[in-house]
Parts: sequence; structure tokens; C-alpha cells
Amino acid sequence: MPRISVKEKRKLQILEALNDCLLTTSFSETTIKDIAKKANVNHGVLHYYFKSKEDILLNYIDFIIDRYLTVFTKWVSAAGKKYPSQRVFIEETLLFINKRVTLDRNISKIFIEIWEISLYNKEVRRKLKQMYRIWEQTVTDEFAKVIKDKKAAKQLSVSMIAFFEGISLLSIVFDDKEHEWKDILNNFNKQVLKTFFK
Amino acid sequence: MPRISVKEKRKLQILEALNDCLLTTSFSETTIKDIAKKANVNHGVLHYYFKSKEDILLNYIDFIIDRYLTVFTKWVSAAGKKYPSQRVFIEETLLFINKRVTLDRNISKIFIEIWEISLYNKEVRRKLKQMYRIWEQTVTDEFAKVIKDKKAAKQLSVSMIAFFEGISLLSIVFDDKEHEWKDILNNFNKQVLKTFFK
Amino acid sequence: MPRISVKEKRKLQILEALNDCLLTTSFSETTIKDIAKKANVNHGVLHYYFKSKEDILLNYIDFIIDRYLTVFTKWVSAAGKKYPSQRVFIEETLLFINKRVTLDRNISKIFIEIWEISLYNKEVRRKLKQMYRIWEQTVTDEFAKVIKDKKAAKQLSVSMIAFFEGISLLSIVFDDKEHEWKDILNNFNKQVLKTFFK
Amino acid sequence: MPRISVKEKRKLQILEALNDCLLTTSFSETTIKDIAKKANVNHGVLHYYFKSKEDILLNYIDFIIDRYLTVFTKWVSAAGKKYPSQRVFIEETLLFINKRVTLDRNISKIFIEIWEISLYNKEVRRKLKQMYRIWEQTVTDEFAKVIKDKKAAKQLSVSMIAFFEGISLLSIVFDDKEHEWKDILNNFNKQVLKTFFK
DNA sequence: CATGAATGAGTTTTCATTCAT
DNA sequence: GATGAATGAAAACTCATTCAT
Repeated sequence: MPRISVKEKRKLQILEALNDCLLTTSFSETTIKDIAKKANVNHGVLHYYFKSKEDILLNYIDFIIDRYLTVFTKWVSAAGKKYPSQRVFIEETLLFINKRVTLDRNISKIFIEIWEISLYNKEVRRKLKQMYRIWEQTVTDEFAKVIKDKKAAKQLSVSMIAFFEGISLLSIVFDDKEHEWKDILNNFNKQVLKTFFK
Repeated sequence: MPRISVKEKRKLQILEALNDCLLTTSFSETTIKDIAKKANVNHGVLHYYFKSKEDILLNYIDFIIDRYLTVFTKWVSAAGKKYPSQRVFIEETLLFINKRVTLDRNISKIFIEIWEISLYNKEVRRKLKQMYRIWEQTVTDEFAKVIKDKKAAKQLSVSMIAFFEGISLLSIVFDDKEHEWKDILNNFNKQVLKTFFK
Repeated sequence: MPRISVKEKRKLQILEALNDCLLTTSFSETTIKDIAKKANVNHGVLHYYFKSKEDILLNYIDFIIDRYLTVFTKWVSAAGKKYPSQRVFIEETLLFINKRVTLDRNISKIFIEIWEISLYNKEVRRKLKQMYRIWEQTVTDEFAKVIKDKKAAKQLSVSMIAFFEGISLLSIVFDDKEHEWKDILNNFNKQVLKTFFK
Repeated sequence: MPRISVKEKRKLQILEALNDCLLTTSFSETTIKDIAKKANVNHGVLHYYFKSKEDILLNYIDFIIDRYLTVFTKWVSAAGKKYPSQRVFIEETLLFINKRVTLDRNISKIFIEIWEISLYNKEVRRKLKQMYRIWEQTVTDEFAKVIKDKKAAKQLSVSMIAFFEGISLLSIVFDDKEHEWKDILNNFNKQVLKTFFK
């Protein structure tokens, strides 16, 4: 018995192919045949494994959300042990997020695309919302270890996420060296840390 | 001779119609006929005034950018006179932006759509970039009146824009009362002001 | 101003083309492009004038039912004046129906096709039912002029229609000279007339 | 060795499944997978037992014709012994046919479907023709025992079949209580019997 | 200028059929 | 024999664009 069935493998192969496509083309302009070509499978296969193009999208979003939440969760878990000091842990975590998510061009692109789709698609919006809730909750929980005021912890967490998303966005539009994103993020992070450990 | 020719009027009518369409439908799913219907004109007309659907988009982006830069510019000009204190001026300006832009659902939607299009369309990206440059420069200039360090002024301006964009984004996804966006924005603004006028 | 608008003309042209197609191919095997080719128009036109293939079908059924009800109605109206004797009128009318409908291979084919479609399509069934109701009512009314018993008149009318439909059907399957359909019909008609005018 | 081989059993299972399908869906809209699902077998199997979808159809038609000819033949054979009086025998036989065939909704549906297919498929038409020939011959033979005139016997037999088919058809379209089909059939049968035994 | 009919390339989707395991 | 993954031809339908009137 295989760990991952052929079915599951093919599905992942297709979702991975869509991911590739989205780096150069919007979802609505990506055709079923484009995805099939990237996945090196016959286009009929896509309808064998998925009900429709929309179904591929929905599965893709679950897939991509899961991937990045997992990346984040794993880091938090590993870093929690590695860095006993909460201050250092938070510092390192913010650095990790900035490097691996906020300033990762591919991820940023993908998520802008998903945001846009979510504007007109309720189901996608629901999934996106859920992701941000988890992400926000996790951050809030960490912050709450340092800040007593629960509400403040939550606000700070939302603010931080908003800021990172904003930077992610701008760094895509300003796709050049014009801005020093790392500096900006570092300053912001310092400011946040100061709030905690004054 | 009219200030705005009939031709110009018709064009604006069409761009306004596209704006309406984008509130409920993505650009790629909006058809030429949808726009024509909203504009109360025959769909053939759209190709008389514009070369193509893409051409409408490009003109629309100029139109919408111009509209909001104008709104902002006018405010700055008027508020500059109204509020002699630079501190009050900045305070009021931030409030204005938050209310009229950051938390305006329609504008937020439109700009998420434009961001997404810009991912895959160089010309749109160029226009968007230019808008952010102007917006950033204007803010930087104002901040520079208070902060000596030019680089710091610029960083603060970029940070603020990023933060506002991030909040704009999240407030669309969390389309409920769950988050108290105004509070979050006010706290952020206070923090910024403190940086200036310590 | 034209009597029949271009729109109406094109629609009829398309419905006529479908009629042609149905003489050699079932509706489900007839493609939009087949119809377009027969109508000498671009296939896109079919979707310009009709919402869908099903919409063409529904319009076609109205069209074909109307055509044959009109043929029948006109005959009845004209023959009523031409043949003052009710006996002769009925005799002649039955002959007319047999020749122009029952034994017309094309009409028979078309209606077998419509019957079949009606098995699985409620709307088509509704239309077909309505046609038979009118047809039955018209015949019943004529018979009622001769027979006092209203119920008997109705039963006779239904029986006659059933018989004609049955012959129509068999004459298609036995597409050869093997059976002398005219004789069979004439004998049936004589029997019916005897019932009236004994 | 079994009377019916496994292979034959499987084939019948599949044909029976098609029969089920045709009660709700036309043949052209019935997919190979639909049939397979109804038959509780893998869809690949259908191509092992039959050359193609068309081959299934052809076998199905043989199967269904054989089934109903057998039902009829058995009845005739049994009733011939049970009812020594030819009059009673014919009376009872007509009643049997009306109840078990003419007014059986499922059979009627199936045969309308087959008629339609026969319009565009020569082989199906050949099979259907052959069935009607046998059916007609059997009836003619019985009638010939009473009527001397061979030609009249044949005409009467064809007429009767046509009438029954017509009623079968109308009773499907008028799928309600509006018409009293049994009365109509009984009256027709009485009339026929009167012709014989005046 | 305005209209709306016409075009046709391109899209998603279906499904009979094949075939390796 | 049985399975279900894979193929690819063909279908309905969409829509930006053109153009005669």
C-alpha cells in the first residue's frame, strides 16, 4: 500500500502545476490546458480528478494555505525549543516570516491573486478568512505571553499582519531595489519589540 | 466650445460604468456588453472610443488614480490652510485618509482588483507604481517638515502606506464587525505622531 | 419597416434548418454547427438569437406545432364553406389529414422525434400535450355536431387521433410498399362515418 | 456446466441496467458509466462484453423484443388451452395486451425510445420491423381463424396494432387521469369483436 | 456617430474508448 | 477477467472585435 495513492499524487501534481501557472498568469486567464501542460498530463485528466476548473481552484487554495500554515507552525514549534528567551524567539520568528513569506515574491503574488479571487467568490473568501484567523490567533497567543492586555495583544497581532501584508504588496509593485524593504521591516519589528520589553 | 467635449464625456461615462461593474465582478469576467449596459450605450460604441477592452482598462486606471490623487491633493491643500498646526494637520489628514480611503469598501475592492491585474500586466503595474510614488512623495514631503532625517521620513511614509493598504485588505476579507479597524488605525496613527512630536 | 424583422427572419431560417437536420439526424446528435451549416449562417449566430441549444428546440417545437395546427385550422375553415354537407366535410377532412399528415413521412419523423424528447423533457411534454388537446378539441367539436353524446364524441375523437398516430408510426417503420396504408385508413374512416350516419 | 454461462449472465445484467436507465434518461444521454453503475460493474467491463455503446444498444433491443414477444407467445399458448372459445380467447388476449403492454408506462416509454432510435439507425429499424412482422403475423393468424378473408384479417390486425400503439403513445403524453384509456380500449375491442362475430 | 448582426477563435466540459496493471 | 487511469475528439457556449447600414 503506497503512502500516497496515485490519485493523491496526481492531484498534488495538478495543484503544483496551477501554482506554477499563477506565477505568470492570472487564474482566469490560465486555461485547463495550460495547467495540464505544466503538469505533463492530458487535459482530460484534470476533469477526472476534479469536478471543474473552480473545483481545482478551491482545492488549490486549501493546498496552498495548508502549505504555508504548516511552514509557519513547524517553525514556531522548532523555534520555541531553540530559543528559550521569548524575546529572541519573537525576534527570530519575525525575521523568518519576513524572509520566507513577506518578501518571497512568489508567495506574495499567489496571495494577491487569491485575495482578488476572494473579492468575487464567497467560498474562497471563507477559506482566506479562516487562514487569517488561525494566523492571527497564533500570533496573538505568542504576544499574550508577554503582554497582559489581551485586547492589546490582539490589536498588535492584527496590526503586524496588516503591515506585513502591506509590505508584501508594495514590494511586488515596486519590483526593484528602490525600497529597502528589509530595513523597513526591521525597524517596524524593533518598534514592536520595544512595546513588549520596555 | 465645451470644456469637456462630447467625446470626453462619453469616455468618462464608460469608465464610470466599468467602475460600477468592478464592484460586483472582476475585470476579466466583466464583458464589454456589461459595461455598455451600465453606461447605457451600445456596445459597439466602446470600440469607437477605445481600441480594445485592454484600452478601456488602461484608461480606467488613469481615471481612477487621477480621481483619488485629486481627492487627496485637494484635501492636503485645503487642510494645510485650515490647520496651521502641522501636528493637527497630520492628525486630521490621517483621519481623512482612513475614513475616505482605507476603510472605504468600494475603493479597497477596486484597488485590490488593480493590484491583481498589475501582477500580470506591465503597463498597469507601471501606472500603479507611479501612483504610489506620488502618494509616497507627498506624504514624505509632509513628514519631512517635522523630521529632519530624510531617509527616516521616507521610511515612515512607506510604512504608513503599507500599513493602510494592509488594513484595507484585511478589512475586506473580514467583512464583519469582528475587528475594530478604526481603533487599530487610531492607535497606529498615535504611535506615528508620537515619533514626530516627542 | 419590414413586415418580418431581420431578427424574426433569421430565427425562422434557423428553425427551418433544424427541421431539415431532424430529417436525417436525431436532435441530440444534431450539433449547433450542423444547424448553422444548413442555415448558411455562422454558428455563433445561433447563440446570438437563442439562449442555448435547448432554447432552439423549444422554439422549434412551437414553430412546428404552430405550422401544423395552422395547416389544419385553415383547411377546416375553408372546407367548412366548400362542403356544406357535414358528412362530406368530415370525409374530406379525414382524407386531407391522412394525406397531408398521417402519411407524410417527414412530419411523421419529426413528431416521433418530438414524442421521444418529450419523454425526458417536461417542457416539451407540456407543449406536445397542449397541441394534442387543441387537436382533440377541434375534432371533438366537429364530431359533436353529428353525435349527441358528448362523451362518445370525445372518445371517438381520441380514438381517431390514436389510430392515425399509430398508422403514422408503423408506416415509418414499414418504409416500403408492404402495407397498403391508404386502404387501411379508408376502411377505418368508413367505419367511423358509419357510426355517425347510420 | 450452467445453462446460462457467467458471460451470458453478465450481459443480461448489463442489458437490464440499460433498461433501468432508459426509464429516466434517453439512450443518447445515458453514459456507459451510468449503465455500469446501475449494473454494479466496472465501466471497463462493458467494453469487454460489448464492442461499443451501439453494440450494447443492438443487443438490448434484441433482448427487449425477445422478452415481450415471449410474454405474448406464452400467453397465447396458455390462453389457447384455457379458453376453448375463440371469442373468449380473443377477448381475453386483447385485455391482456392492453393491460400488460399498451397501458404499461415503462414498456411504452421504452418503445417510444426505440422507435425514435430506429428513425436514424437502419439496424435498429430492421429489428423493430421484424418484431412488428411477427406480432402482426401472430395476430393475423388468430384472426384468420375467424375471418375467411385473409386480406381483411391482415388489415384488421395491422389496424389493431396501430390503434394500440397510438393509445400507448397518447397515454404517455397525457400522463394524468384526464383520459379513460381503458374505456376507449374496451370500446375499440368490442367493435373489433363485433366485426368477427356478428 | 450609432446600431446590432455577424464572426470565429478559444474555453470548459463530456465521454466513449483504450489499455496497463 | 476486472479495474480505473488516461486519452483525445468533439460538443456547447462565450465574447472581443468587426463592419455594413
